[in-house]
Amino acid sequence: MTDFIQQLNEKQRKAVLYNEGPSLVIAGAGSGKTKVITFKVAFLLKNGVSPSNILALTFTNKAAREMKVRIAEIVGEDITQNLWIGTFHSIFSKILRKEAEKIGFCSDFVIYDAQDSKNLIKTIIKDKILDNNLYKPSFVQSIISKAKNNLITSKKYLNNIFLQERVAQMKDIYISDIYLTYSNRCKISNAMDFDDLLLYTYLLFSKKNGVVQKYWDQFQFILIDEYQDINYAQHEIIKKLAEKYRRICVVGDDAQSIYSFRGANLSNILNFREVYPDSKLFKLEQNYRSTQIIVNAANSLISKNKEQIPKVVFSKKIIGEKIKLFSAYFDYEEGNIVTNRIVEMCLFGKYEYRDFAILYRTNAQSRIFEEALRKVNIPYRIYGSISFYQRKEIKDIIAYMRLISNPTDEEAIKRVINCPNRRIGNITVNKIITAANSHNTNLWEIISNPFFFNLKINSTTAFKLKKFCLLIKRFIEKASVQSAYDVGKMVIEETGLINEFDKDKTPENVSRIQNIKELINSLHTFSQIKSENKMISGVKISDFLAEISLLTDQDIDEKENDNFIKIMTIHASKGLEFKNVFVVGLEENLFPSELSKKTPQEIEEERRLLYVAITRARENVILTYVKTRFQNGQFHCMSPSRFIKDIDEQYLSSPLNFSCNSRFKIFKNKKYTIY
DNA sequence: ACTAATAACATTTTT
DNA sequence: TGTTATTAGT
Repeated sequence: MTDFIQQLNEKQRKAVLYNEGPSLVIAGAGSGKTKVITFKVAFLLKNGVSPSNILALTFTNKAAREMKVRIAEIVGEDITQNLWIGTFHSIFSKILRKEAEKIGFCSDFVIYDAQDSKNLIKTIIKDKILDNNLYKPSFVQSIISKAKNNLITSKKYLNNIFLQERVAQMKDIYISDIYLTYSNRCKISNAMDFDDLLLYTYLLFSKKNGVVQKYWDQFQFILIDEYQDINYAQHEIIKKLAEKYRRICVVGDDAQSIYSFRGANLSNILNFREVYPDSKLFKLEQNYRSTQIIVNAANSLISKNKEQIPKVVFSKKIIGEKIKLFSAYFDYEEGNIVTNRIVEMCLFGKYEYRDFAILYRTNAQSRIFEEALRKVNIPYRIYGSISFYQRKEIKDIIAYMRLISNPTDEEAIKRVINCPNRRIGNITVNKIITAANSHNTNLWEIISNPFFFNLKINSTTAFKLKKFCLLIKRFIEKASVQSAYDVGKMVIEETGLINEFDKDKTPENVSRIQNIKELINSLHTFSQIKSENKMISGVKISDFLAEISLLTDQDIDEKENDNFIKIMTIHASKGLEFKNVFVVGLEENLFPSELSKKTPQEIEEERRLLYVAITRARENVILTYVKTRFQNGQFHCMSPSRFIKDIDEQYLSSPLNFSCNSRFKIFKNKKYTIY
C-alpha cells in the first residue's frame, strides 16, 4: 500500500514517516525537500487522513500546483480535490472571504496589488498636503508593509517601537496618520492589500469567538515549504493554527533565505526548535542535482556565513567540471562571452539552448544579453520583467471587472473613470475624492448621487458622470445573469477600449490587442474548468478576480518543447534547475549590491543569493565579471566581487582571460567590437 | 483637460 | 541610460 515510500532515501523516509508532533526538515539545495512534503501528504492520505484535514502551504502558486499534481500521481486525482494546498496568501484569502463579516468586510473584497496601494498612499499624502519629498509614497508604503508584517495595526502604530530605521517622532506621527487613513480607505473600498491578507487572518484568529478552534480541527496536519522565507506575521498565524494538534512540519534551507527585504526572517527557522522544544530535526544532506565540484564550491562559499544551521551537503554524482571564471573590459563583452560559450557548448550536440540559464542580480542587466543573443539569432526568454497582469491594457479591463464585482473599489474607479477618455479629468476626480473623504464614504456613492453630496460640478460634467455611472450599473446588472466570459467580452466591446489600439497599428498596439485577446481566452478556459468542476453554469466575475489577483508571471507554465535560453534574476530562479548556469555581473556594488552592504547580515544574504545561483546548476557553472559597466547613464569602474574569493580556489578555473587576448576596434561612436 | 517638455529616479519583489 | 512623474503651456 505504501510502496511509493521506497522511492525515498533513508533520511527522507524518516522525515516522511514522522507525524506525531512538530518537525523541522533542513534540506540542502537539490536534496528533494519538495519531494518530502509531497510524499508526506500522500502518506497521510494513504493512511486514512481526510484530505480536508491537511493544509500545505507554499510560496508560489506554481509550486502548489506542481505539488498537487505529484500527489495526484500517487493517490489519485479525486482525493486531491479536497486538499488545502496553496500559497499563504491564497489560502488565507479563502478563509477571509468565508469569515469576512467577522472583521468588517464583504466576502467579495478586492485585493489591491502593490501598484494600487502605492497609488492610494500617494493620493492620501496629497490630500493631507504633506511634503512628498519627505513622505515618498514608496517609503511610506514600505513602512506600512513592515508594520503589517510585524502585526502592528494602524491603531497601534504609534505605541510600538518596531523598526530599526525608526524615523523621528514628528515624522512618525504623520506616517501613523497616513497609515490610519490608508486602512480606513481600504476598508471603505472593501479592499485588502497583500499584507492585509496576513494581518487580518491573524486578527481573525486572535478573536475570542471560536474561529481559531474551528480551524484547529480543520487543519490537523500542517506542512510548510520554504520555511526560511517566512515572515513574523506568517509565523504567528501558523503558531496559532498549530496550537492544538502541534502536527506541524516545516521544510526549508537556511542557506537559501533571500527574501529578507520582504520581511522574511531567518530567525524563524533558526529558532523553530525553541518555539517547539519537542520538535524532531531531520537533515537532508545528499544533493541529487549537481556535480560534486558544484556542491563543494557552493559549500565553500556559504561556509563564510556565520548565521546558519550546520550541515554537510554532499553529492554522489560525478566530480564534474570546474567552475569557470571569465572577465571582460566592457559590459557588452560579457554578453559576447556568454553567447560564445553557449555556441561552443552546443557545437557537439551535447547541449541545446534549453539547457542554459543566465542569472543576474538586477533586471537592468538583461539588456546586454538580449542584444548579444539577438545578434546571433539564439532564441531566449526573459522572465519576470513585466507580468502579464501588470500590463496597462490588462489592468484596465480587470479594473472594470473589479468595479462590476465591487463598485466601491476606489483604485478601480480612478483607473477607469477616464479610460477610454470620457473627458472626466483630474479636477473632477479630486472633487469626488474630497467629497468621499468628508462624508466618510466611497467614491461610487458620490458618483451615484453627486447632487446629494453637494458636488460642485457643472452640468456637462454631471452628465458625463451620469453616463459613466449608468454604464457601470448596466454592467453590474448583466453580470448578475451572465458568465464572467460574457461580461468580459461585453466590457471590451461597450467601453471601446480595443478601438483605440485598432486605429493605428503600431507594433505595441498589435501586442496590446493580442494581450486583451489572451485575457478573454483565459476567461473562457477559466469559466469552462470551473463549470466542469462545480457543475454550475454561470461562473461569476468575482471568482475569476479572486483567482487572478494572486497570480504572477511565475505561474505561467512552459511548453515542453520550447527550446530557448532562460534569462532571469537569481530571485526568480529559486526552486528551478538548469544544466548550465551563467552567473553574470559578479562585481562589487552590483553583487553584492551597493545598497545591501551596510550590515554583515545584508552581506550574508547576498552571499546566500550567490549560493542559490550556483546550486541551480546540474553540470556547469560559469561566472563572469566586467571592469567597466555603463550604469544609470555613466561609466563605472568595477572591481571583482568579494564573493569570488569566497569560493575555494581548487574548484575554480579561469581559462584564457578572454578580454586580455582579444583586440578592439574603436569606432567614432565609442562602440567597441571584438574581432 | 490635454499635450509636450522637463525633472527626477534608478535593487532584489514568491503574494 | 531609459523610464516615469510632474509641470507648464495651450
